[in-house]
Amino acid sequence: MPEQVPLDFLGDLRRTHTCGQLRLADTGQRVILMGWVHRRRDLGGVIFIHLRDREGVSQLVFHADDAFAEAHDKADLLRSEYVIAVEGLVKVRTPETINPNLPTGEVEVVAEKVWILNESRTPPFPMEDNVDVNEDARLKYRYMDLRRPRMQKNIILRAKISLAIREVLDAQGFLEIETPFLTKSTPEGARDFLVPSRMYPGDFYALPQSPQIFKQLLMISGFDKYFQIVRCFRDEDLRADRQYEFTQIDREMSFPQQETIFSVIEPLLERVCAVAGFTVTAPFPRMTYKQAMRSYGTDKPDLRIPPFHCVEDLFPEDPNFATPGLPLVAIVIPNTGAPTRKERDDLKAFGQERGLRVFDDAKRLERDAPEVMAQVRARTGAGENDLLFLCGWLGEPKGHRPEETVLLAAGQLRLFAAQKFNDRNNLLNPTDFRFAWVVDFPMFEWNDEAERWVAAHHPFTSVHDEDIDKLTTDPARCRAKSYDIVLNGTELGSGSIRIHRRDIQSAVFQSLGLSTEEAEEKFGFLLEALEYGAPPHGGIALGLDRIVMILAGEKSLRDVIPFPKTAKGTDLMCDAPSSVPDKNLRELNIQVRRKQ
RNA sequence: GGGGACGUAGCUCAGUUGGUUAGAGCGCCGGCCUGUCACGUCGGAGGUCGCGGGUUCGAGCCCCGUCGUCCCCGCCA
Repeated sequence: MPEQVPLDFLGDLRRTHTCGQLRLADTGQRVILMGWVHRRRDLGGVIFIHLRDREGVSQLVFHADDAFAEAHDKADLLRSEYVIAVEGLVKVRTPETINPNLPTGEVEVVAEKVWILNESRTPPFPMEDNVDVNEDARLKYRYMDLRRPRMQKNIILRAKISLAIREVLDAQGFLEIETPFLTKSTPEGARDFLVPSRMYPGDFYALPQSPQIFKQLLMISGFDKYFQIVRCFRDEDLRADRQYEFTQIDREMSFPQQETIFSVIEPLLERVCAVAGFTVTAPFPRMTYKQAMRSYGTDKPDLRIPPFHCVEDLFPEDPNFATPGLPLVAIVIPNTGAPTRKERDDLKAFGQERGLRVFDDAKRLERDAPEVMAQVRARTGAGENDLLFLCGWLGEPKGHRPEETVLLAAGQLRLFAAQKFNDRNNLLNPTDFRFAWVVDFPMFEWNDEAERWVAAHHPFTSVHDEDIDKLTTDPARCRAKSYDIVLNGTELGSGSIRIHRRDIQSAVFQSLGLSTEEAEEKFGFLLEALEYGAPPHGGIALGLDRIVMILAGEKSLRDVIPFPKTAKGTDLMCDAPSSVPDKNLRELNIQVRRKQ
């Protein structure tokens, strides 16, 4: 930077307009703008400055030969990202100097006086969007990255969505109520972030994985309709769509049916999409977990891709295609044209890695068994230009729900195939928003590590009325009153009708393998609260970050969170986590065992 | 915990079979320029090739280790 830049004080100076505001109608006005020097074009006798704030860019002109030569001399010192204030008159540009790329491009500000409020080091990377900067540089200088148009747009969209959510829920009579961040560690589910207690040596608070129990207690307290836009914490490995801390739109209400919950969320999502400039129309399709598995091989179906079809009944007792009793799946990807040899080999290899035998040669199948394949085509609706292939399980049945193991593998293959041919048919168009409700999830999932059934959703979820006797007799087939809202293959949120009776809650704890003593120690306060007139209640929590990510067209949560962590959980800007002085550890009665 | 990709100037990248003084564009610094808007033009500075070790007459390039970033699996009630 040039040496000896004299800096000015802000004093009583007041900004009259933002940099994105000035139009033809403002011609002749005396204005004061403040912002960052986006670009400087020094032509000798005249200097042009593009001044930027979050509202936009305005062009300033400094002439050397007018009455304001002093301002021109000062503009000579300006460099990228200097912070300045400027006073001048709005002037119409001559037709040949209009900039059609700027909303303010029909006018410019003829500068009469300029204040240099702060200088800036040369930015570590360009402020334009057209350069893809490495993410570690962006994260180290996050405050600079956030100045760039892409991040400005995303963070502004996020704020608008948050506001719209509050408006929609307020209009429906929901109250925003805060719940504690320092709370009690829960034994099931994700790993907790722990906070040592200074007052009680050896004891820990936990940061909430969700405000689940507190919002249920608020229902018992009579707050009827609750919501909160709230940070939640989970100490599990991060991904492009998972951060340690993330924001939930948490909702709970008393006396609901499942459809009551949906009828609040659907208009909310319609409004949120509208804020982002997209139209979606409720009601969204509903399907059971079982249907989702049989048609998509996943509990978060991407409805932009057509469902697959189980066709084992058309190949009766033919062990060449699939182990008897397990599904044989016909997958169709529309408008692919003929696949290349390599594409077919890739599909085969992908399936094989997951235990599937892939029958990729539809022509050969049709030659060998024309009648059967005609039926397959009829069932799947596969046309001439579509990719059609079969896949089946040839090994021993695997897992506690073997048919599900096969369907899950087929579901992954279906997604893989869709992605592979996306450049031909643009099936996965990111602005084609297809919501779906998935309902009637299983109550339990088998956990290999713990060697027992664990709650698929969480242990406060109601059992389906008809399945209540299966709680102990047939946990694998026990359905829950729980539901997910899914968008284009991403789980946006999940919820359930909760247990509001103590006897049922105790029974569920029991089938999860919690002894009466353990249940009492971990959840005694909840069990007790259920004895004081707990109303039937239920709710849902939506991932705000994921919603903003999809609507902003981003592929990573980090691009819609102002200050995110890296995939290894570090903060490159402030260098967290970091060690703390021994004094602090002593105060907390903590001794650290260092890795060798 | 496992698998994969990457790391060269401030940024984005190139760098041939291991061979002279490691290059380009943008940015940065200085000069010139009165209608530019990715201004133009002339000149200049800028490198521990992530780090450590090894092989070699010689390493940005090969080998081993390590650190960092990204993606995926496990995990995420």
